[in-house]
Amino acid sequence: MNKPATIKDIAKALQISTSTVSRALRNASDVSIETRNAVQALSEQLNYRPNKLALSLQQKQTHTIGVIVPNLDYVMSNMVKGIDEVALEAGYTVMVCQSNESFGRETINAKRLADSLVDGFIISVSSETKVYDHFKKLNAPMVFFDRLAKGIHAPGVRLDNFEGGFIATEHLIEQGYKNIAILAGPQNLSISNHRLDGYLAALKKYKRKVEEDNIIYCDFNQHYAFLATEELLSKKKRPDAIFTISDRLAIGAMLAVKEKGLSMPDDIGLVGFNNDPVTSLVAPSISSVDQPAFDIGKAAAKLFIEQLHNDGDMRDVEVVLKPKLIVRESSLRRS
Amino acid sequence: MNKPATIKDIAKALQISTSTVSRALRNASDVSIETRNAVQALSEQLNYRPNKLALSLQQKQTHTIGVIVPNLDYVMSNMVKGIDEVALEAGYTVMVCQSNESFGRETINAKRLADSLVDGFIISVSSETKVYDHFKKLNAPMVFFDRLAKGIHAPGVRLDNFEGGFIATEHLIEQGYKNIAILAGPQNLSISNHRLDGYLAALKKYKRKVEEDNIIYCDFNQHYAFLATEELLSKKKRPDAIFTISDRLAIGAMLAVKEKGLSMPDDIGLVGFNNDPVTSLVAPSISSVDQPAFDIGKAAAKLFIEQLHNDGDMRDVEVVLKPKLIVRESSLRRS
DNA sequence: TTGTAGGCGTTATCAT
DNA sequence: ATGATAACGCCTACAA
Repeated sequence: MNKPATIKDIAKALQISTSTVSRALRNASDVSIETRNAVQALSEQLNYRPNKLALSLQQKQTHTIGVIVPNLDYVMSNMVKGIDEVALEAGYTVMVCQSNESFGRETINAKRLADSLVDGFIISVSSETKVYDHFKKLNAPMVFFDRLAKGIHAPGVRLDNFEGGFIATEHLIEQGYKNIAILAGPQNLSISNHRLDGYLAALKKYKRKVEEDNIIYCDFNQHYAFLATEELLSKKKRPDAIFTISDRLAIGAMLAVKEKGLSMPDDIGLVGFNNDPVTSLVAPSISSVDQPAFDIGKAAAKLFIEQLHNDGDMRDVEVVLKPKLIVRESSLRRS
Repeated sequence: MNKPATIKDIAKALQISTSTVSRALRNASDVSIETRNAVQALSEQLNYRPNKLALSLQQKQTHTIGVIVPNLDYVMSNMVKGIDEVALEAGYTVMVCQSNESFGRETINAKRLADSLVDGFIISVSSETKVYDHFKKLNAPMVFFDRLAKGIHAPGVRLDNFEGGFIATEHLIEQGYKNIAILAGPQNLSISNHRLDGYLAALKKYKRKVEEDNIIYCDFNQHYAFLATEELLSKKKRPDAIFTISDRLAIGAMLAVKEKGLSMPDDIGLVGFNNDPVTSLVAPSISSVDQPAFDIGKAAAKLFIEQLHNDGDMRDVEVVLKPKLIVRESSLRRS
């Protein structure tokens, strides 16, 4: 109802100028104690709150960070929590937008936020995104996290996905699995490729042959994983273990294995990725590569704020955090 | 690098006044075709984008909605998606803040957003929140969803939680369970109480005695649910079915049942709430009350926008959507 | 059809 | 120690 009080109101009431009020409010240097007290008392009484819009307009910064994420699943929402934490601490507000894995949505979100609403961006790219011009156009500070934008010269925080793929595969090898397949993700995503590279490196280290048709690219979709696994299991030379680069894929794979009447971990071993809580709830529980999601978010926000305040060129900075394998029933042979 | 173009730049370049540019840009009434074309051409060339800050300052509205949610779990993130959808359509941007179920965070978030950043709020209250003064102080349009604020006279969208509690309990009764316990949520949350009321009503309808110690209030926390269930199962008069008002609680309960060596659904029946995907993945799969999360979000956003544009008093509007019971193995007796 | 002036709320600069 | 003025980018009377 009653409009928020402004500096003008206070000035008028106290018969002083707005500039004095402004100074008094900010405890600035040159203000008499009396006026300061008077101003602060009245401002409190009127419940004065500075208008951020006006401030931002004047200072050309909004103290707001635009965060664009492809979804808000378990891992992502933890990362966002990490961003939130650091941003809040540093006096920044966070605007979270979901692209729903859609390139179009991502573009719209970015444009909107760019219209003077945010000081910069913290972004994880959608799985549909193959070109990055819409980000370049933003012409604003940005940090990528989790899913980086290959073509863009900007700092990033990510998991060591290669390592993740490696330890998962190595573990399966050590458990005695001979013919290990992989459900990789979309080919344009670097996380997908890195995990695949880790898989390949592990095979190589242990001198295993790479079977081309043991490598299946599929979207982050449980149903596709189900179908892909069905196909894998009906090959003549059936794999005896599967590494999936996400837990959702792992669930799909597991359902296919069950339907086929095969037992896990005996007939088929399985390792997923993300350490989603669901992995410990299904039977058998699923081994998974854990990533420090919260810390990745925190690191991204820190990097962003650092970039904003530092003048140095940070475009080459890439923070890489380590994954950890959580071994559960799905890949643990009694042997 | 190069600062964004402003109306002034265009005006100067074209040797006309800013007001003319402003008009031309908006295809306003009185502008000669030539100038309009010239302006629009140049604005495109300069990649002109109106400064939303300036606009908001002037028009006293930001076209931004502040969304405050306790968390971003499966259900909530679907609700937010619904809000997003409608808001985007209507030309609004959404700022999502998580309170992490903390009263303090909720208050901070609300205050920050209120500082001229948003036109209003769409809120789901944290489980810690027992008083609502911090919302009243906002003095801005707001709509509550999912978890409503009892003390506040504002429109809301919610599930028919009573109905949800009722159908879950009735189903258990129909399956022949005799002694049905409930893991209710925090006592201050209306969703918790409504589901409990539905449970009580079902018992009453079928003339079952209500055992006071079959009613356990516990936080939305899997571990508490585990402990609570352990306690329930060690009573002399052990319950033979449990209705939990969230799936996370159901998981905790299930783990306790398994540890106790009891079988499900034979010894103990179980029904959860939310229809989280996890319920269909565990063994046995868990029956659960499904809520139309996406639609609830959409309805909330619609209500908000309506409220903003309508002058009518909508404070008494309460949209209530219906739940649906999804029956799975955990409560289906072969009998 | 176009231009001028004032204002949205704030701060920075320059006087006084 | 305080005030006046201009500016941030835009829009809307009102005037020409």
